Amino acid sequence: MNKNELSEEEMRIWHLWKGSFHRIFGRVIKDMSEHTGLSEGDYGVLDRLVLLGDGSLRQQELADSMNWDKSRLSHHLTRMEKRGLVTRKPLDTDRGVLVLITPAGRSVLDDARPIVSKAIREHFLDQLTEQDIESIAKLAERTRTKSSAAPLP
Amino acid sequence: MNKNELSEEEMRIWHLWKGSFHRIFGRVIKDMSEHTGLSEGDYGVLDRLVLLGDGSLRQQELADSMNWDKSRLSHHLTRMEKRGLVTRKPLDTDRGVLVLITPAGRSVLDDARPIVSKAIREHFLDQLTEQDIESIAKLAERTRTKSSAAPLP
DNA sequence: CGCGTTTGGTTGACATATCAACCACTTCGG
DNA sequence: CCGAAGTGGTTGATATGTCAACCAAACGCG
Repeated sequence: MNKNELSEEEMRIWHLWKGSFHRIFGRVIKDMSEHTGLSEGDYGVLDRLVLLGDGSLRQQELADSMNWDKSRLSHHLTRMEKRGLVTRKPLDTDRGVLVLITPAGRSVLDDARPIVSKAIREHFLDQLTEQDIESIAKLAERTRTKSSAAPLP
Repeated sequence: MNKNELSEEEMRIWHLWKGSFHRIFGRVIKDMSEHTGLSEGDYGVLDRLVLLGDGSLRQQELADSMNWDKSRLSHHLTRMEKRGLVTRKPLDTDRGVLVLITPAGRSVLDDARPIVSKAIREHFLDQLTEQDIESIAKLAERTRTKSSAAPLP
């Protein structure tokens, strides 16, 4: 018998977990995008520009804070720039680029915030027990970094 | 004060949950795709063809079982067909289409199974406590269907 | 100096996801 | 029989994600 095979019960947990995430997350994103036209990525960018940089961030910092690679962010910003949500400005101090939220971007973000909050509360937070919250926090902690306990050399 | 605004703590839980999912899920998919060249969708299709239909399923049933719309599946099958993983055959009984796994597809699936199982165990199951499992199951149950308690007419 | 490496970004190609339009055929209510 | 609505799929356009290649400036050091 293969020690790697998953039992019915193990597969069930995996699928329940995956399914719950997609359902809940999908509902939140759908509520937001239907009301504001923003995608998840759009919201993440605008939100961080304001919260982390008071309206602007250097591109690499933004990428790091989103866990996106530079290519993905570059493509995404190109699209957002085309829609007038952000602008890019080369820095003279160094060879970086500063990403700035536009007034239009700020306005859309302000519209989106309460909708996102409401959606997260409704579809996610309101469904959680105290025990769920504890589980979520601890699982996040346990999986934060690759827990590859390297054996001694 | 806006009753909808999320507290620091509430946002933290949301981000922890989202982050854990992406980390864990990403690790599983990465392990699989690096070793077998299959995407998540590819695996889902092949897996269901074998488990649910002993090698073939009608396209609509496959779509339903994956929670995909017909368009998404149609595009995906076109790509998989091009790679020789599946074939499509029109039914004569009715206007549907039968999707069949090819020998090549079956072989790739057989290679993938132990890798996927190992990855799910390592990155997910081994990180769970009994309490986590209970939480996951109950949250899935609570969010299964849109809990929109329709008022009496 | 002078060459290799790193840093910060862009670009093109291709895979995947979503949406709406289309199509052929069936079903059903007059 | 007619026409409206449904079924099972395809298609094209566009958005998003990933990967590798490229580029120019900055740095590290012999």
